[in-house]
Amino acid sequence: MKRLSIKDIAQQANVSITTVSFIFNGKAKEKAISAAVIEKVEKIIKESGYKPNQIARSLRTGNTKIIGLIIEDISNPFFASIARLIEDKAYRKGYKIIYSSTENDPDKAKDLIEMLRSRNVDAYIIAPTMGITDTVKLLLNDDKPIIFFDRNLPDLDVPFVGVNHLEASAGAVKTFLEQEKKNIAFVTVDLDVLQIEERLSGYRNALEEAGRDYQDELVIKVPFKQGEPETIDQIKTLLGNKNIDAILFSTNYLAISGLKAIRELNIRIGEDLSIIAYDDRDIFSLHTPMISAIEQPLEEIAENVINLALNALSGKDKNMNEQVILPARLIMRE
Amino acid sequence: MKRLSIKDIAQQANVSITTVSFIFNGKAKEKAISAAVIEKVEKIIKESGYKPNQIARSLRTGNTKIIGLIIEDISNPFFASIARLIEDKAYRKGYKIIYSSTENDPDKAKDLIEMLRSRNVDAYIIAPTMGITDTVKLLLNDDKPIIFFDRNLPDLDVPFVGVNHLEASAGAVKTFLEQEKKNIAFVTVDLDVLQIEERLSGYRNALEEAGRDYQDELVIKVPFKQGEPETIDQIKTLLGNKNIDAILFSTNYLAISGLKAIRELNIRIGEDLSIIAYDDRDIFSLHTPMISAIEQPLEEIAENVINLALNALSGKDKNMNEQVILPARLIMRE
DNA sequence: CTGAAAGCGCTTACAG
DNA sequence: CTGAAAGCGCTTACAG
Repeated sequence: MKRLSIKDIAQQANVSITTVSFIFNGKAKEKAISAAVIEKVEKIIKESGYKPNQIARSLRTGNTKIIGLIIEDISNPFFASIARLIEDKAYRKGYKIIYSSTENDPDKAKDLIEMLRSRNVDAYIIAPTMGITDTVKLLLNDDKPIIFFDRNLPDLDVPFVGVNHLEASAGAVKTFLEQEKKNIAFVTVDLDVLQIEERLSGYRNALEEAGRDYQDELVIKVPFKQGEPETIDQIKTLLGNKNIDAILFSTNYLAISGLKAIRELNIRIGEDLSIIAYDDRDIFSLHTPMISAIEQPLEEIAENVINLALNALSGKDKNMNEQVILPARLIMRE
Repeated sequence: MKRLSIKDIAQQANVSITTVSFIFNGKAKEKAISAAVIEKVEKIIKESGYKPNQIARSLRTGNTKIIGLIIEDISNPFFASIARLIEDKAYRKGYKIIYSSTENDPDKAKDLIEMLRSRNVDAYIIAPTMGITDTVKLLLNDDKPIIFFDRNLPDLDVPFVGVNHLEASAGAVKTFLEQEKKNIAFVTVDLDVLQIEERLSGYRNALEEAGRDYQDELVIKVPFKQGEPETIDQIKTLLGNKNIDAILFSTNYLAISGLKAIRELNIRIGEDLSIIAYDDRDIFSLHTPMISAIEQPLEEIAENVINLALNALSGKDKNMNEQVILPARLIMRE
């Protein structure tokens, strides 16, 4: 069945499509349409259930009331939670979200940006991967708001919302040092993204500040694309090599793989080994014993991101370049 | 900066926009465009980075290469995993996903459907809430593919992919009965959706088959909108009332709240109490002791959903009304 | 107070 | 082998 168009409504009401458009868009008063006509047309609109074709409207007006959201992986709870919060806040302002996962593949990321661009989204919210700097530079020419979050691209002047990972990760290591841990390991992922590098730098800085040597054997960088069994094996090898008595995990899924490795090796957390995970999750507070964690302020991140986007969209903040760096929180559970 | 349009390319190449369109869309051969022109135009397209405006294209062709996905809540790992798998498979076929969460609010669901409709999505994948039957009926008039998953609306002839919850939940109860459990509780949510009701029916059936009475005091229905602390309290009250020695949880987040309640009450799982959770998650296998779970086949669900959608889109399967019911798997960890 | 017409950027049937 | 023109469904400046 054919969908109703503005022409159908105009015909039924015996008025022009101009009049229908004015009435539908609440400009009837402003355009001084007579009360009788307004009533007649509104009745027909209501009874017929007419909804304007947004595609046509977008083509004409140039905007879509859609915000594009590009993240690493929607099945990662960190991103899923943020996505949900952003969606929620956007929805209340009449914006919809198109999201897509890049899987840290720059080609897919470029592809997605192009897709969003060709669909005329009004704004972009991106957790950028490395290697898309040029694509984003071109995108900036469109004069549509772009907000980065979680990770940043250093060469670009784009508003950014992130977390102070340097401090968070150094704080975790300091806690280990206070507990007089001897061999503090760091398990991270081999991604060249800023926020992951900062977590490593924080680890390193805290050790060096305490006069400890940074030891390569205590740090592993797990390949991003690797399956979980391989990761577990890698962590088991790490734990076998040295007398490790503390581990900081740089992501939540690495911590989970770590817990599986530890369980397989029958190591007792708390006695033989202390661990701190990145990104708090139920799993850590329900674990026996409970696992300490660095919690990123999801709600605040989402709030800041969407506010920056909406402000830019409403034109309040055209030439902004805000860098919002939020503190993480270390939750000790020992 | 203005985006390049087909007109710009045509001007630069000194040809008509028709020619550019044919070449861009790979119809050059078919339309017998000369090799020289093809080369010239392709060069300009490449150098300029021209991408057609999909909004205009959609208005003209009527399709968008976008599939709308409506779920309950993207931050629920069950939906996030499915969404990711669907996105992945759709992407490979050139389709994008617009997703939105209904929070089980029929009004929001209707709103979202209307939004997707007015944006001309090519197909709808919906985990329906109750109360949207009429909206979906209207939607069926558009002759665009609609696929339901996870839950179904009984009055509608719509292809559906789901899990046999009746059997899964009865199987869990039977396992408890074999373990000679005396008071088997069931913790569920107060949603009027089919798959939740089936979980309750499965519980009830298995008990009755074994000649046991169904006892109201052993079943709680937690309000969907309720905060977690209240849910934990409710479960604590349940556990205080009766000599409950087994609990089946009808969703993963209820099981997590349950674990928190159990922990607060210092009840020992395994000795005093056995539990089975719905939807397997890392948290259950890493818990001490490990928690048994009913695992839904996420990959298969996503696979079936996207295949139904793509088949319908490619016109292979116009008048289909397939009901795919997949078995869940009980993973015992005791 | 209301409408005819241009135009958003494409695709495609038709003409030559 | 190539192009002029219609039309997708809207919005809006302009005319009356």
